[in-house]
Amino acid sequence: MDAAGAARALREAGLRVTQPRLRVYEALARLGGHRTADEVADAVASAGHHLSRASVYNALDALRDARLTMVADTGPGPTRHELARAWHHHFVCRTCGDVIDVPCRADGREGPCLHLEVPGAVVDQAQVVLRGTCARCLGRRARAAAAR
Amino acid sequence: MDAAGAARALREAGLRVTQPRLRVYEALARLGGHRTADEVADAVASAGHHLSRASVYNALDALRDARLTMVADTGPGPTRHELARAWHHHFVCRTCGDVIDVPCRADGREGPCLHLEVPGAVVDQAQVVLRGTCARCLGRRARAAAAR
DNA sequence: GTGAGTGCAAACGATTTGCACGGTG
DNA sequence: CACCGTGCAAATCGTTTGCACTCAC
Repeated sequence: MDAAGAARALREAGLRVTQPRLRVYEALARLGGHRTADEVADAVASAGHHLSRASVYNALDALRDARLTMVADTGPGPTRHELARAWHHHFVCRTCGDVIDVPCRADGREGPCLHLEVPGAVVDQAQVVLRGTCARCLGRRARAAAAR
Repeated sequence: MDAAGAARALREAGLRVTQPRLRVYEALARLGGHRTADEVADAVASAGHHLSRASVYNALDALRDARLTMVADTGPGPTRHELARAWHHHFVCRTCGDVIDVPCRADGREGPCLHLEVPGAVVDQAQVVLRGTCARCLGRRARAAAAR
């Protein structure tokens, strides 16, 4: 993601193109995955730029409102942001906290896999969070048990 | 929920029976629904008892670990606790913040409605959070629009 | 030029922690 | 009677806010 591409994306989303937004967007694109505000701030800082904490939050909010990014509902702890992309769920490892994408597929094809209705209400979003132990932590635990 | 029943529930769950845990458990049972730590603390206080904030959190953690209660993953804001019961999802109103239970039914019967696998990992829980606007807020909005 | 966006620091809400004390099993 | 659990206050973490300044449009 070059700067020009980021600027175009922001403009097309109807956002004013400012340095903080560009830097935050680029950082998210470069890092990939699900990132906390702090991780984004660090990435921007290590790229040689400075951003106040408030501006990082501001930019992340603006990007989210413009649907350029989404927040991953990963429970307690810092909010995690990611670039908008095909719908998917999240698996959160209870041991290491890692967040892993889980494709959303129902009836064998990708797409909204839940069709829950709430009487009288309008549902505009459904998030699924899976919790458990990831492969890496399972292996580590097995190795620790074997060594004992 | 009388005190004796609460004490029995705690003992059966393998927990030491202490005043804070009893009070918190009773408060959750009396209040019903999805409650924040503060709501629980207030309920205990208005029942004429005193509990330090830390003890409320401690008791809620102990109850959760013992599976007597569950936390409703309702996104940002205070964590909400409820007595353990049949599996269900949660609808969170974006306008008023209310949390509404949504029965979990798949294939026409109640039960886990998702069967998502994460390669190599063990999934022990799947939470679904729906977001949108509740019936009450929809009505209020419609009325406001009509009055304009 | 004008208003949206920024930076800073301080406020904030929710939760956690350290440590001495008290009650449970 | 040993230890888990409690109470208190202060610390911490993530996020928001107030206000003066600046920059994109």
